Parts: sequence; C-alpha cells; structure tokens
Amino acid sequence: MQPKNLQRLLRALARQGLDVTYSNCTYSVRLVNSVDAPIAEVLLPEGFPVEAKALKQLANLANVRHPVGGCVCRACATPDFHPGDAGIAIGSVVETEGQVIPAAVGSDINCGMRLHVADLTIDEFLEKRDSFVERMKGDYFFGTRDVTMTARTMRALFQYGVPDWIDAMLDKPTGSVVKSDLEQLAQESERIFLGGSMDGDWKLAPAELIPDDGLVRDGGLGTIGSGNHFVEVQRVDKVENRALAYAWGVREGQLAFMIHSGSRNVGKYIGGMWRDKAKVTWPKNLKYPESQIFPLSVHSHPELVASYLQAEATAANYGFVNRLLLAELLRLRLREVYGDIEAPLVYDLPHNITLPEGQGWVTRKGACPAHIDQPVIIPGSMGANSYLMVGKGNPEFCNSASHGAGRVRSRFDLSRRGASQSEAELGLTGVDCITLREERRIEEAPAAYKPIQSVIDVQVEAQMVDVVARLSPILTFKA
DNA sequence: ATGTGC
Repeated sequence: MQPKNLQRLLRALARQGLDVTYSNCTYSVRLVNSVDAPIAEVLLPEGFPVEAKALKQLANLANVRHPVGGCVCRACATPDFHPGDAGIAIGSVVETEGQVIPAAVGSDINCGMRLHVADLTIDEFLEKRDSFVERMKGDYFFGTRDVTMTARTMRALFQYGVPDWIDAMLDKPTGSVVKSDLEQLAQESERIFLGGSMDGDWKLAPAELIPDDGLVRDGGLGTIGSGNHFVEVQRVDKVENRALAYAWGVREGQLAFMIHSGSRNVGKYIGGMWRDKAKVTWPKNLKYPESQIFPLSVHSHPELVASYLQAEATAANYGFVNRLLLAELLRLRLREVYGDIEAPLVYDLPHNITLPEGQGWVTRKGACPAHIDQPVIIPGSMGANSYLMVGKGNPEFCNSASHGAGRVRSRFDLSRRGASQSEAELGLTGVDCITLREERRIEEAPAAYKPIQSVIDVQVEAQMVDVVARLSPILTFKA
C-alpha cells in the first residue's frame, strides 16, 4: 500500500477510536482510550483492505478484563481475519490468564479440518465418479446414513471423545459404522489433535441427546453443516517437504479427501448457553462493557470456569466424532465403489477451541494451532487449492495460523448481488460442487474469498508455518 | 456458525 494512502487509513481508523500502526504486513491495534490493554497484532497480505469493524472487534477482545480478576496477555489475528457477527472477529486468537471468554470461541465449537489420502489415481476415481457421488449424496444430503448408538455410547462420546466412543462401540455395536474397522479407528486416533479426546462432563451436554436408556436419536452426527463447511475430494498436487510428507504418508498424485465441519447443534447450544452464563457473572453494581464480551473469572467463579471448559469439551468431543463419521461414511463408499483400498487419516485438528497453554488458556476462533512441527491444515475456498502445512511455533502470533483464505464479501452481499453475476465473475467456472442448494454455491463462491496463495505466502514469510503439500480440488460436497 | 436471514 502507498504510504500516503496508509497514513490516511490510519487517521481514519483513529477517528473510529482505534490506535493502529503498520509495519511489515502487520497492523498493531488497540482502542485509543485503553492504553493498559495489550496491543493486538494482525498479519494481512499486502494490498488487502483492512476492515475497521474487524480491527475494532479484535481490540475489544484484547480489552476484555473481568473486574474481579483475570486478564488478556496477548491477542492477535491471522491473515484470513474478517468481522464476525457475534462481536468476535473470525481469525482471532486470545491468550488469557485468570479468565476464560466463552464468546471468544462462540457457537461453532471444534470446527476443524480432517485430511485423508488414498492410493487411487484421479483417472480411476473419475471413471466411477457418478456412482460414488450418488452414494455420498444419500449419506450427506438425504439422511440414509445410519450412525445410531446407545445412550451409554453417547455419554462416553461426550465425556472423553473418540477413544471412549470407540470402546463403547466395541462393547455394544450399533449402526452401519460397525462395518468399519473400529480397531483401526482406535489406532488412528493418535493422528487426531489431543487424541480426539478432551476432558468433558456428559451431564453438561444437551440433555435431549442423552436418553436414560435405549438408542440415541441424533440428527447431527455424520452431517456436514452449512456455511463454509464442506467435504472435498482432492489430488495431492505438489509435495514441497518430502521428508514430512513421507512421514505423514502423503505422496504426489494420490487422491485425498478433506473435511471441514464441527460440532453442529451441540456447539451452538453450549456456546450460546455459556455466553449468557458469563454475562450473569458480571458484578451487579458495574455497568456492562461496551463490547458486550463477558469473561468468566477464576477469581470469582472458579467452579463455572471448570464447568464451562468441561461443557466446551463435550461439544469438542462431538465435533471430533462428527468429522470421524463423515470420513468413515466416505471411506465405506470408497470401498464399495473402488474396491478394498486404504484411505488412512493424515491428521484432524480444530480451529475453534479453548486450550490450556502456558500459564492460562489460548482461545482460537477461526485460527489453527500451529505449534512447532505439528500438522496444520488450511483449506482454500471452493475451487481453490488447499494446503497441508507444518507449524513453526511463532509466539508473536500465539502459535497459530489461518483457518482458510478469509471472506472479503459477506454472505448477505453474495446472496443479494451474487445471483446476478456470471459463473466467471463468481469464479465458479470449472468448479464441481455437489449440492442441493444453488444459493450455497453463490454464497461460498471463490469471489467471496481472498486468494489463498497470498494468505499462505504471508504466513510462510512471517515464519508461522511451512508448506508440506499443496492439494487441488476435484469435487466438493456442500450441504 | 445455525434446518438462518436481509
């Protein structure tokens, strides 16, 4: 950006109550009237406009402090940063001590990414594409999937996630998923972030999903969800780090599939409930903070902090199992159509979660953990490349990376004006999107997002991550 | 993000 324009922009931001400086693709921001709050940093690819609303939301987040005790030690945002409609920007990371901020995770708890590879060439895949797609449409769109389980299995899922869910399934097998190899699933759980297991309390999960006995009727598990969620078949296009790709079982030319989904209605329920519970802990004699972001303080409500973390964990566990089941359905159909091929898990990790890190907690909303030597999965928008990366553990950006390319046009804007734009203008030419809803293709069209390459490049330059492999899209399921 | 809203 031209220095003259930049100066004008920074002055305009100052008039909106934001103290912003710029250096080396990084905006440093805080509220003008809050010099004691930590300065939050935002890395953005050069040439992209910075959104005042998102900067204001980030500065608000950095400013959250429970009057009884607790603080934000650090806040930052990743280059896919954009405003969120619940007062927290997507792409925000916040480190706290003595307090947790339920709203900073929001309702999409344990939204995350899962990647598998398969030894099948693209030509072999495309030969029977239509038959494969029809089966997947049945599973993902028409509810022909069958992932029933006993009430006891559901309690195990909420309490400790993937490993205990597998144990309970082995004990009392139910539903079509028993056709898959549960022992293999148990071995694979070491390739899931935290083993796919967080310390939950099933009593804090939505009660209607846990009957006293009998089978659970749950419409959420094994469903993609809407918005930017997807299941995509891809090709391993280019390996950039041969040693790591080999260690992770990834080779050029392989078929891959990538899953972007979360905890569905469970996270929505838990997130909404605890955002409200946090508000109630604000001291009665003090006026609410202007940001309307409420923390839970360890100093005043230690039992609520512990319960919130356990409640969040039930939703996180549900999210891990949901992605596992989405992958398992795909793997079952892959075997039906293409024969008995392996499709091993590469990695599964969340980008919407609170984790104990350092002296307190790190809460990421639309930001991927990128600790040193750990796998990172960054999806591009529909029709664009996705990336398997490795974390570099950069403390300046809270050991984090982006969770995608980042919106530049709102869903509303696309649904209102997108319909009148051509396929080419929306960047949809050549995109194979399987969906029952035409508006989904438009709302999530490539034109709604930044180009992924510049978002990847700026993070590599900032030493947050390195590229391991580039993946190109073959076809995308969007519900 | 959400069997949604503008």
